[in-house]
Amino acid sequence: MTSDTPATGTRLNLIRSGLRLFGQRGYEATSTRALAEHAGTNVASIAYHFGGKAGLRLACAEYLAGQVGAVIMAAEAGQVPSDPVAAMAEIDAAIHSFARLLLVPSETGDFVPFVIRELTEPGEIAEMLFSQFFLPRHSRFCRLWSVVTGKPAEADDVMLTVFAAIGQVLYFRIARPFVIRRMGWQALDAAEAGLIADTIVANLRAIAERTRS
Amino acid sequence: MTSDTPATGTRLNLIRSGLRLFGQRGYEATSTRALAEHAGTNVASIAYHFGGKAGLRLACAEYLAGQVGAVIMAAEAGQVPSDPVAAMAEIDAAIHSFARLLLVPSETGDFVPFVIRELTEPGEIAEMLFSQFFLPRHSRFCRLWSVVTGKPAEADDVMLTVFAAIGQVLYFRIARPFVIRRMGWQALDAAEAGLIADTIVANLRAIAERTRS
DNA sequence: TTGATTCAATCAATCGTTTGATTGATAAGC
DNA sequence: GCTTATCAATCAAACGATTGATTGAATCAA
Repeated sequence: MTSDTPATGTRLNLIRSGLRLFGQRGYEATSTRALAEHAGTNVASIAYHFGGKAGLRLACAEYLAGQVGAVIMAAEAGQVPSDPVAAMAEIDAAIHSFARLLLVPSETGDFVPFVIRELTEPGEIAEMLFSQFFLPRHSRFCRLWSVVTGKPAEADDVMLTVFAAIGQVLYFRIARPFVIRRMGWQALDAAEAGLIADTIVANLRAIAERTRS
Repeated sequence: MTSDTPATGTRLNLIRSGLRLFGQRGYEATSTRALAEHAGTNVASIAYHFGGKAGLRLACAEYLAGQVGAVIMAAEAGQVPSDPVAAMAEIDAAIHSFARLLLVPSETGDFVPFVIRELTEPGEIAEMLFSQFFLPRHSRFCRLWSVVTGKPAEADDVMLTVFAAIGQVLYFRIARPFVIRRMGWQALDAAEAGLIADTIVANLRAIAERTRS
């Protein structure tokens, strides 16, 4: 079975175990035996299907890209609206769905911890994730923000502001346990994620209004 | 030599090696032999001085806290200004110095990668770093932002906005290589860090003005 | 029978840790 | 003044355990 055939059976189990365990413990701290046991198979299956531990790591990233990619592409397929209100509405919706995706547990299985870990250390996989997911969104956000503010999409402060806006959500994910405690929340579910997204969007609207005037 | 005596000689070399190697490769991926070789000593020294690899990790965090702590405390010793302009000026300066600290290499030795790694995975050390460094800053920022906007410092959207503001800088650190490429920069030095801080501060000012009015 | 897949068993290598000897400096005994 | 005892510190060497990878037989469906 080559790497582009759909993952089924043992192969799929190993990928799912990889996403979970690599995400929870980190790549180095996860042993092939732990992976095999979690997947309910033998250690040798990892070498058989993926060539080794590193191959499984890459397969996890490819699987993730395949699963998430379609959804993202669909959401961003349309033309960038030329109406500032519509553009801001798309930003609003995107921030909210992004916040739910990152902040609410079990909304997306085990994807997020795996992605966070890979993003925080440079490597082949971080490269792929960024160029495939983050940069396209960044590009579209810049064009949306350009419509909202009237500034050119390639302006430095536009690109940096969009970076910052995306980054805020990612940061709330990293600081999750501390945000929960500081805010006095019991958990961080859809309601709290919505509150965070509301704040970010409200601030973005304030920046936009101030920029336009 | 107990854990509260100042680190000198081999002990200090090991801590510095720990900060660098743990930060570069991660805790799990760093072997005791690599640590000893980098410190120019024997593997047994780790167990002798710190009880083991985990002890060295903790000693690195304590050393870091001791070094950075004094500087931070000094910078935040004064009363929170009651004048909105002065409060905003302190936020401005803090964002700029925080951005330089995190984004410009060799500004603080090997502290930052170590901290980033520890923060992104829950544990005893992340707990200490957050409660000792991030929460105090967050608390002061909330009071400053309260003065600037006129809102109570304990309001949800104040605390969340401050979280987001601090988080933006941290995010630029994580996304550093990709920001550099996307922005078409050759490097990320003091000038670029200043540009990033300028954008963040400008947006904060916009939010503040819009909130006040 | 054939080819794909999984298995228990084993490989050499590396892991963190421990051991016992050795070093050099300091202080006491005579 | 010379020896001896004591101490923290460092060393090479080895410990058992675990690592990722490999082997060859067993299993299963076609």
